[in-house]
Formats: sequence, structure tokens, C-alpha cells
Amino acid sequence: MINFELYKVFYLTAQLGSLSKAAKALYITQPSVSHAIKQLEEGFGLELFSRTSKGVVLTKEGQVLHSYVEQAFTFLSLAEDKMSELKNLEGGELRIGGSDSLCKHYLLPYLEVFHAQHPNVKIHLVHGTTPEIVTYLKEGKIDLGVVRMPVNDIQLEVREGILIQDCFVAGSKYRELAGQILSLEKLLDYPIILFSRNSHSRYAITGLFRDHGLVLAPEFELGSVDLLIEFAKTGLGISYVTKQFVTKELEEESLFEIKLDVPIPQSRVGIITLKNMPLTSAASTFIERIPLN
Amino acid sequence: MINFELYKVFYLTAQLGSLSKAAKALYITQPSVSHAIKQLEEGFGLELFSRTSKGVVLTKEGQVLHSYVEQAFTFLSLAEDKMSELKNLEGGELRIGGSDSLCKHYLLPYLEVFHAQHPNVKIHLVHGTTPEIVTYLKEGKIDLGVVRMPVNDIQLEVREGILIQDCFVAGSKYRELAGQILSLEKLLDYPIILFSRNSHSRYAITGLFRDHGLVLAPEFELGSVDLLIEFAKTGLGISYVTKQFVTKELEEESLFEIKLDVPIPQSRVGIITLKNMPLTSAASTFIERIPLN
DNA sequence: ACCAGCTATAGAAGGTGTCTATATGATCAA
DNA sequence: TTGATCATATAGACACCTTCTATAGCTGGT
Repeated sequence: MINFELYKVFYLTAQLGSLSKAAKALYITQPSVSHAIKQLEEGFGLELFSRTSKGVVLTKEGQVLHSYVEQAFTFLSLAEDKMSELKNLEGGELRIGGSDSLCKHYLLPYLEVFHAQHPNVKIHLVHGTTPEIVTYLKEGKIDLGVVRMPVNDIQLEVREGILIQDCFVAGSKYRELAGQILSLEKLLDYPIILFSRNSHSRYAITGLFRDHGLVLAPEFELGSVDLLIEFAKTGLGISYVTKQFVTKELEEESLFEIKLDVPIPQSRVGIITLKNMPLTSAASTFIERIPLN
Repeated sequence: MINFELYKVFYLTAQLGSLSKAAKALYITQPSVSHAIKQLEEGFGLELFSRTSKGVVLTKEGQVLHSYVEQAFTFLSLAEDKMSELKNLEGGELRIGGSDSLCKHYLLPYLEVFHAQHPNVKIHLVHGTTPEIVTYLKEGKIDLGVVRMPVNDIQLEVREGILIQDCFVAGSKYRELAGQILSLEKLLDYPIILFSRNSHSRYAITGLFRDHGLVLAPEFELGSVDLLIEFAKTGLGISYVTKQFVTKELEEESLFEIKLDVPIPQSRVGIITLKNMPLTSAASTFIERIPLN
């Protein structure tokens, strides 16, 4: 197979109709171009150019070759443009999986900043449980996942993100509980609102109660953090939410935290990727912007 | 612009999913392939392959690049096939211009042989006067022309072909002239049939008469050699034709030559091409088969 | 734990692309 | 014609870069 590099010289020579001009365009000397063309011609056993005193003209065979090489050249040029686009985040896509509530409350601000800086990178955000996110990763459907630690999977590369703290919050209806320190047992006298099953936080808090010989049976089971907050505000019960996600409500005192006499374990956000699988330019740039451990 | 040769390595590596296999396919060593891929990756600033213990897998960016390079590779492969086709006369075309009667009576046998040997070369035969043929050549509409010498044009490359001899022939009606040697003057007593104006042979013979102070005014002016022969056979007059083209008729004695007391100048077939313009593979092969000087 | 198979790395050597210098040819103007 | 200009071709030298050998490192399977 002929040295592809020769086609580059051939193409430019044909386009410019001159060995010397092609040489300038390629930042090499005219004898080099002459040599390259000769190699092509000898390789095919055909003359490709007719040499005149004003430059060169494609022969019939040269025209045929040119029509093919032109296509190839176009594709390779496009390829280089596209690559630079991907490299400079002027294209491509960022596919992220977020588990539970992390999607909206944790990820969203970073995504907004990223999108503002790289508006041409398409962002795909998929939502799912931690195991689903892991599966998506392994199937190559997403570039990275944002889940709660711990995640134990030998195939995954885990970057530790910030710590988050879950807590119970209530609205004004239960104002009398503000300032008090409740026991787990006492808390059960109130209607409890939890995130739906299969969520990491749900497992964690249920486990805490079980460790104390108690059963945490929620009055409501909701599918979104927004609803948890809303229900608590309107006094339908006491919601178990991530403290960092209700900062605003705590500040404006539409919600207040209910202190317990046992500590609720913190959990950590983890950014997971496939081990040994190179990240896309977009993904690695995005990860750099997320505050880690 | 990136060295096109690297794309060849990239493409094969992607296709085979392995640096080592690509190395074998390219008859180089694995480290060379590794090096080439690294050059590409550094050139783009992007990782193109994910390395595993079983080989390599395209990254997202690699997939994008591959989709472009695949197209380019296809075109370049096609180009090489096509070139070999042209080189081996399994394709392409042969465009010939023949003046006057030379087309049918001189060229045809060679064209038949050529076509039998290279059935995939398309043959275009155009007919015209010598100046027209020359014009076609200069316009690039034909690859070579077959005309009567002399042709004087600085831009033309002329190969001298066989000598041909024109003569006057008649059919049985003028049988009494057989064996006689006529003067030009005496010949004018008979009805003369000539090829149409603007033909080389017409100029030649009219000139000969003029040199002897005579005017050659034909009874008939015909546009084809076949008609000249036919008219002579049926006794409508004495035709001026190329001796070589009536060999059959002379042999079977349906025509006989009329000898003159002055020699009619011979003329030579010339194969003309554009000077400095490389011939197509088909054209140069064809010319080799024509008997020259 | 070891072997097989893959890729990465380092350093050396050879080949090839590129250079400079010059030749050759065509065109054009005087 | 002659000389000037501009094009490509050729020759030979050099330097870079591709490719090589040798080896290390890693992974997965036996």
C-alpha cells in the first residue's frame, strides 16, 4: 500500500497546479515535492501530471486519482477539525449518571457552570439508583457517575467528593421540637417522610434505627427531594433529607433541623468512572471542576 | 496537518483491535505501531484507544476519528484499485481521432485487436478533418490522432506511420484503360470522382493537376471511401482512392488501377499526440501496436 | 504463583525524507 | 536570435524520524 503521506503532497500539488506552490503550502522545498510525486508515479507505474513551464496539469489518470484523493482528503480534514473540536470542548458530549437526589441538588450547579463555559458540549444526565449507574458506566452509556459512597467494585475508579450529612427536618407545625434533642424512639411518635426505597440514604437511616432495635416505618414515601421538602414545610411530617440540600430552607426558617441524641453517619459523594477507560475530554474537564475530598 | 501515514496505522489498529495485529498487517513491529498511535494521540491531545490486556478499544474520541478515517481509507483503497486497473488496461478509455478515410480502412483492424485484448477499455473514435483532429487533441478531447502527413504544428508530437499511395481506379465499364498509361490531360476526358473538399488527398491530387497547368473538376464529390469505391465499380466514373484501401477490389478485379505518366506522390500516415503531454496507459499501448515508419 | 499475551518504554541503527546546489527546459521580451 | 525569468528535474549530502531490538509492566487465566 502506498505511503498515505504522498497523497497529501499529490492533492495539494493538484489543487495548486504547481510543485513549487505545493512546496510552499507544505513548508518543504520544491525538490521534495518533485520527489514525492515521482514516488507516487513510480508506485502506480503511471504518469499523474503533465509538466509544463507554468506548472503541472493532471493527466487523465491523475484526474482519476485526484477525484478519489479529494474525497479522502476532505474526510481527513474534517476529522482533524472534529478532533480539535472535541479537544477544545467545542463539541462532543458529556454523559453523566446521578443517583438519587444528587442529580438535582448536587450536580446541577456544576453542570450549569460547565454548560455556560462549553455550550456546544451536549450534556446527557441520566438518573438512577447506584447499581443502575454502575451498570450504565460498564455498558459505556455514561462517562461518569455521581453516587453516594461507599461503592465497592473492582472495575471502578472512585474519586471521593464532599461529605454530606443527612438529617431530619420539620416545618412550623412541629416548632416545639426546635432546640430539643430527641431520641430515635421518641422520633417515631411523629409521622416520618422518607425517600423511596432503594435509595442509599433510605438504607442508611433504616439501618441506624435497626441498630437500636427500632423499626422505622415511614408515613410517606416520596420519589423526589423536592416533595420531601414540600411535605415537611406543610407539616405533613418530618422528612429525612440531606442537610446541604435544604440550606436555603433552614436559613429562611421554613424548615428547622431536629437534633437527635445519636449521630447520623455522614456519607460521601463519590465520582465513579471505569478503571482503565480513558475519559473523554469533556468528562475529565468536568471532573476537574468538582470539589474532591 | 497530521502525517497521513499515521492514519493508516490508526485505521488498521482500530479494525483489528490490537497493536500487535496491526503491526503484523503492516509488516512492522508492535513498538512502531505503539509509537505511531502515540504520535496521533499527542497530535490531537486526545486518547484514541483504551488499552486492555487483550488489545485496544477505541475511546469515544477514537470512534469519532475512526468514522472519518474509515471513509478516507475506503477512498484511498478504491483509488489504488482504480490506478492498477488503468495501468493494466482493465479500465479507462482510449480516445482516437481519425481523419478522412483512415478511420475505417487503416485504424479499424488495430482497434479490433486492441479491443479484443483489452475489452474493458472503452474506445471512442471520432472522425474529422485533419485540422479538426488537431483541435480535438489540443482541447484534450482525444488522446491521439491518426492523420495524413505532413502535419506542421509545433505543439504536436508526430510519429511517422506507413506510406500510402493514392491512385485512380475504375470498374469494368472502362476496361479499355487497363494496361494503358494515361496522361493527366487525357484522364480529364473521363468523369472523375473525388473525396469531399477539405480532405488531404483531395488537396494533393488537385495540386498535382494544377502543377501541370490543369484543373481537376470532379463529376462527383463523395463523403466516404465506400461510396468512392461503389461509384467506380458501377461505372459512374474514375475514383481517386488510396491503393491500400482497395486491395481487395483490385485482387478480385472488380476494380483496376489506371496508370498515369506522372507519379502520384506518396503520403504517409502520421500518429499525432500533444507534445509534452503524457499519454494514457491505453494510448501509449495502442501506439506501440501501430506499425511505424 | 506462574505463564501467555498484550502494550509501553528505552536506546540504537538504518532508511528515507528533506535539504542545497545545480541542471534543464519553456516562455517571453528585446 | 539572446538573455531573463520561472518552472521542474536531478544529484548528493545530511539529519531526522521511523523502525528495530530488548525489556519491562500489566492483566487474566490456568
